[in-house]
Amino acid sequence: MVGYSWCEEFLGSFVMFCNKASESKRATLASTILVAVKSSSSSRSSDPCDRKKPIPQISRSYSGQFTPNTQKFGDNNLDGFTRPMIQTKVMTGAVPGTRQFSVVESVCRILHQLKWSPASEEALEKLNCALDPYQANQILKQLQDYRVAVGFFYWLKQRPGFKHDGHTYTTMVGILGRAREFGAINKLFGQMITDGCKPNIATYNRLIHSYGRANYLNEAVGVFNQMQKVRCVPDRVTYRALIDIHAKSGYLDVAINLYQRMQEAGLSPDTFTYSLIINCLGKAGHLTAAHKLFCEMVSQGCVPNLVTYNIMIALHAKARKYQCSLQLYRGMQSSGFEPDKVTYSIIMEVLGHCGHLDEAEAVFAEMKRKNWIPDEPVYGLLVGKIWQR
DNA sequence: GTAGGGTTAG
Repeated sequence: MVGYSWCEEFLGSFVMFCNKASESKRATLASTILVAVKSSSSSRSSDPCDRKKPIPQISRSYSGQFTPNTQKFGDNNLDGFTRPMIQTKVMTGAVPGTRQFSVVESVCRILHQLKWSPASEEALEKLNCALDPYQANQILKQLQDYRVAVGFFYWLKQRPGFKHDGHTYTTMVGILGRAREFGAINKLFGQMITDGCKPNIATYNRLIHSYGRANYLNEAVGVFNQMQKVRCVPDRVTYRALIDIHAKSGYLDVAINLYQRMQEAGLSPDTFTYSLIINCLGKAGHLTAAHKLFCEMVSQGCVPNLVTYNIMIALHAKARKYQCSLQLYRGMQSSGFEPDKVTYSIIMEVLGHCGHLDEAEAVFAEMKRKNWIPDEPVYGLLVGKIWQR
């Protein structure tokens, strides 16, 4: 039985939450509550945990269709190219009473203030200093805006006496990958080779990660195959990226197969990879195997982290092994891990299913005491629980 | 001397 005081407190927090929320958030929240109310009033067994998601179809062929971005570097709206000259004071050297800026700092300040523009190009020319690829890479790494990075990279490329190396090319591949500029990546990759810089494992991993994050699974696998053709041996990062993107796309069998290949290659999994595969096995319905792998991980001296525990708790909760979830929850705490919002959310649901609403109340209070702000789904869940009383 | 990655819930 849920105490009245808890309901009152919860509703108080709920009203406060609603007052703080924006109109759109309130609308979303209203629909969340409606769903919770509808589901609890229509059937008592229709809690979120009971709702079965369709099993991912794991044998289908890849559907990623890659259309290269044909945008050219010269006309991709590089900031300021079409604007009048910006008259901004740029600090590029010694100022009385202050320390001398390094070349890297000076260039970064120019690019930060002027982005890529005729003004920044002029300021860079005025600096009149020779940059080496190491410094160029230090600068590139600090550029958040890919358009600035592209402008600076190609400005460097045409500078007499300057030559990009594998590091600067790889950094640039990463920057373009984050921006999902695949047409530009292809162009750059070709230039890297004609420039005599051999792509290495870091370059290939960046490509795989970029394609994977954009859901271009075929292209990511293509890079994986290509790198092996040129005898670049995949490492942990390669396998981890491929396992992750396949698991996320529902190709659980491919992910598990990659894990086996990784082991065959003599690469031992780390906490991150174990977590990915444990989740994969559990989602594919192999909970015993997932649990076994969790035990193996511990026995191998690989320490589970909070996410590993959250995965294990959630997998057992989904399989309705609520006591196992609670046992893992306690084990996690005795191992010194503080639950986070994800843990609390799962555990409240588990306790709700077990009928321990007083304990769910205590967890809710603890969650708030530890400054975790309950979000819409958590409120939706609790509204559903109250409605069921 | 530099370069690569990120997992979990509803």
